[in-house]
Amino acid sequence: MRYEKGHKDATRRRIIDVASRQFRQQGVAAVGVAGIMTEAGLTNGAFYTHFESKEDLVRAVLSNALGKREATLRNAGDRESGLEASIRDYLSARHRDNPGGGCPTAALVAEIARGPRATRDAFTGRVSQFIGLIADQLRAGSPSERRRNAIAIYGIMVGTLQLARAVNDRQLSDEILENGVSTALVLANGER
Amino acid sequence: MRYEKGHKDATRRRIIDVASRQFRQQGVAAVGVAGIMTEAGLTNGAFYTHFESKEDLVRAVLSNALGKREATLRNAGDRESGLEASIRDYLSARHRDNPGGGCPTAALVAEIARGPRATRDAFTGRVSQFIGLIADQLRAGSPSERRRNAIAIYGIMVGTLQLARAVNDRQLSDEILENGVSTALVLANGER
DNA sequence: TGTACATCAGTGAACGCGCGTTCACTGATGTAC
DNA sequence: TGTACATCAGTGAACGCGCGTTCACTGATGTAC
Repeated sequence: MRYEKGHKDATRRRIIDVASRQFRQQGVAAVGVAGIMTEAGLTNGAFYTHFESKEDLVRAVLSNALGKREATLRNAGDRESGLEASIRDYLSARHRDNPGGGCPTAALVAEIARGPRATRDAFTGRVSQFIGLIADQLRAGSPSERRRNAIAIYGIMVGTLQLARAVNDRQLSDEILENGVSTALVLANGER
Repeated sequence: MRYEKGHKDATRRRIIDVASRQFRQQGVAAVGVAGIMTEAGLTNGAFYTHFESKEDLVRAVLSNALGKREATLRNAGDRESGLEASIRDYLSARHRDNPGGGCPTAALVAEIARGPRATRDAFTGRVSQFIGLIADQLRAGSPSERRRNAIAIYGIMVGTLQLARAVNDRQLSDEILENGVSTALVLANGER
């Protein structure tokens, strides 16, 4: 069978979407190519029409997912108090309970750190951009203070979200999120 | 062959030590039982004389490694400005470059979040203790402010260490660590 | 004191299984003549 | 307009491999008599 124009791209995007969710939910190492393809409605063999290897897919997924996050953050920056909304949304129960559709950094940072150079290179560029975007949205302080606070906010977001997800006690988990929000907002607004 | 008293305990401890390092370096999912046993100087089969399953080993490793971290933090609390030293040590280049001997939370938190109930239960208790220990070492603020800052400090430590590890640019990585330290110290000392 | 048996940490081969990857093949459509 | 061939996304079986786990067996030492 021959397919209409754009069919292959659509399939590729479908594979990336499925993998993106599965990777964030279960981790890259725990997800198999066969399972991704089945959920995408295809058989094993077609995978290699779209990607050179599983690691190639990992790079495509990361680039895609980090790009989306960046766009979201960039758009938020155009609105009044966009950063505050971003922080509240990031450290929300909804985000905590939906890792499959959430931040790829929080879900995969440890696996990225262990990954091959190409994957880490791509991630490094995005981290720089995130830090820059957060810093641009800060109100007070010298450029170096804003950058310092941007890095701390990013760290709080990733760290507390992960802790809130790992902890098996709803009350403690909620408390971690709430306190993460308060502190991040203090750093963001330059208040105390 | 029969072995001297304490031999089996020593073997068990050796397996835990080897696994502890391998898990933190490569992640639980990427490490196999056979590889652990080989490095411990044994063959596959002996594993099940010591543990019921791989997941049983994971729990033992976590409990052991988190216990050690807690003892370190507790001892630091007995010294003057112990928390400051703990933060500097945690967000140091040495810790970043030695995940195998470092904080199990930073290395495994995402895998713990995806793990079975028993594993998450054990982790949850430790997180509570860590937060309490940090809060006890803070100087300023009401109890609830100290707890809020303790959670934020824990989040910054775990989050920025992981970012510093994943990033493939030494300068950016160092900057993340340094800024993580500054901000954590501000939160710890109640200065601004 | 000598002998027979029990103990048990560890051996190493084997189990079924799913992994990432390869490849000969299919078949609907596009293109050439 | 009709026919022959090229294209190529997708199929599905198979590859070698390592996984977690099981199990019959080993053999040095302890214990019983």
